Order: sequence, then C-alpha cells, then structure tokens
Amino acid sequence: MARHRNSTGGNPPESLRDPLALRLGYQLRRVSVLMMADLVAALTPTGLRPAEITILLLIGANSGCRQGEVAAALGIKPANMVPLVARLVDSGLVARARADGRSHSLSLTAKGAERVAAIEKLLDRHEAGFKSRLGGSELSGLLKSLSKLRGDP
Amino acid sequence: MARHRNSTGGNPPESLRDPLALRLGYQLRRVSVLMMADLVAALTPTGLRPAEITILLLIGANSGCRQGEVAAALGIKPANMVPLVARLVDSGLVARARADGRSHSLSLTAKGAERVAAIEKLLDRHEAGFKSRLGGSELSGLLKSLSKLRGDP
DNA sequence: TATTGTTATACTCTATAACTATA
DNA sequence: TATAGTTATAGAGTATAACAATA
Repeated sequence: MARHRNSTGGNPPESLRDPLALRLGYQLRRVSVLMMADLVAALTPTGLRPAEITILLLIGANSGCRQGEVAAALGIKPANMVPLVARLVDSGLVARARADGRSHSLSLTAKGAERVAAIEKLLDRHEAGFKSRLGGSELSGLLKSLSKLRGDP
Repeated sequence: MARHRNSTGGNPPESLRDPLALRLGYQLRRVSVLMMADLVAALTPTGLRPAEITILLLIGANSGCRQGEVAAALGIKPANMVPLVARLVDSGLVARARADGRSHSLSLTAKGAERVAAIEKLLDRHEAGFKSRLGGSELSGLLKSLSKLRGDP
C-alpha cells in the first residue's frame, strides 16, 4: 500500500505527514533538545556543561548545602555528582567542606560567584532568543503548565 | 559564607531555594525527562524504545517514504537510523524496499500496522495521565507555545 | 559531483551494584 | 542499622568521519 511517489509524474510532497504533532511528550522533547543544543553552544566559551551550571546556580542560591541535597533537587544520581562536583572544585569554582564527617557542604568560591553572575547573564540571553518567539503573556502560562505537569498542584 | 545549618538549634529547611524555577529550558527538560521515563516504562511490554515507535508512527502515516525523510523529520542522524530500522525489519514490523537503487522506501507490514494501532492506544493512555494535570483549555495553548518555540510562525 | 545509505567509532549522559565511613 | 558519599562499570543516545553505490 505504497504512496506511489511520482508514479503519475506529479511532484513529490515537500514534507511528510506528522502523526506526532499532537503528542505532548514528543513536542516537549523536541523543544527541549532544541534549547539544550543552543545552550551547549552558548556555554562553549565557559568550558562548563549544562549539569555543571545547574549545580553552580543551586549552590549559589543555597550556600553550605549538602551534596546530596543538590543531587536530589536536580534529579542527579549521587554517583554521578562525584565527578561533576570534583571538576567544579578543581576549577576553583566550588569549595567543598566536611559537614559532619560523612557529608559534604558546598559553597561557591569568590571566583565561582563571579562566574555565576556571568552565567546568569548568558542564560538570560540564551532564553531571551526563545522567549521572543512567544506572545507577551504566553511565557507565564507556559511555565505554569510545565509546573503542573511536574506534579505541583 | 555558609548558611550555618542548625547552628542555632533550629530545624533544617525542608528544601532548597530553586534558582531554576523560572528557567524555561530547564523546566522543559525536567518535564521532558519525566514524561520520557513514564513512556519507557509504558513501552516495556512492547520491547520497543521511544525512537523506534516514532519511526513506526511516521512510516504508518507516510507509507513508502524514504529512510532519509524519516530521519530528517525526526531529527535522527542517518547513521543512527540504520540499526533502528534494521531492528524493526528484523522484528517483522517494517518492510524495506529499494526505491531507486540508492534509497530505501519504508512501509509497515500487516503486523507492523497492528502494532501501531496498539501503540497509539498505549500513547493515548500514557499522555492522558499527564494531560489530566492540566486545565481544560490549557493543552492547546501549551502545544501552540511549543510549536512557536520550535520556530513555527 | 551530489545524494543515499552504511560502517566504525567515540563521547556524553545516565543507571546500578558494591564498597567505605560515619551517625 | 541507616545515611552520605564514592568507585567502577555498563548501557543508551547521539555525534562525526570515511566509505560505497547510485543518480
């Protein structure tokens, strides 16, 4: 049951029918991948990856928090936090102190705080490019919908 | 500049401050990951992965389309299509025919068409669980916003 | 010469299991 | 005994480069 492309000499269709257009999960993923690729490109000059900047931002807003708290908040497995945090410590952006012998408390160094300020601006610019595609009041509704999808009441 | 958790005998805060709450890209990604995990769980009985079902759905809606068209429509690299399509062919779900010696035209087998019908129902149920978290008219607005973010005018 | 598909491969992200040490 | 972090490793997903065959 083929489409018999060009079998009658007609022009081929310019694009395929899209059965995924109304699939919420698929559309979310495509947009997420698109924004992630743009973010990675924007982060290139910093030498940091997306997961690392989320860690930096979270520590910046919660100085002295424990490593496990950061992992839980970001949905990162504790085992995967280890090399991420180690790299941030090695880069001189994060200070790691023993909190009680079995837990680490994390905070930004002065250099890390500077870097976070620069990253915030970079993120503002990165997101502005996408937000400009939305109507004036559309963004807040979108964020609210996303929050509901995550399970917030 | 630590928070001095419990240093005055107070209770620790139940959660961290979230500097990512208003970051569109981050919130999109968290929801996308959440839905993807639910989808993977829902797909377990089928033995198929998300990328494979998108290929099946696209072929189902565009019988006879070329492999490269499917790759382009789904944002999959041609090199990565090869093992995906091969597995679907081996499973007896997809028929691959030479279209013009250098291109393959793809279509569903009878078994593949049956499977797609079942998958559509499975996807309906999967997405219904999330859509139920949204208000009545919220979904269409959300899909429209996502379409704009992808660059559609 | 440009296009379609393929092969091989490498890199990132994520997941699990087993371990150490501390409470 | 439960918790926090660590180590090692495996898997999935995705990326590039080089190639063959065909238009």
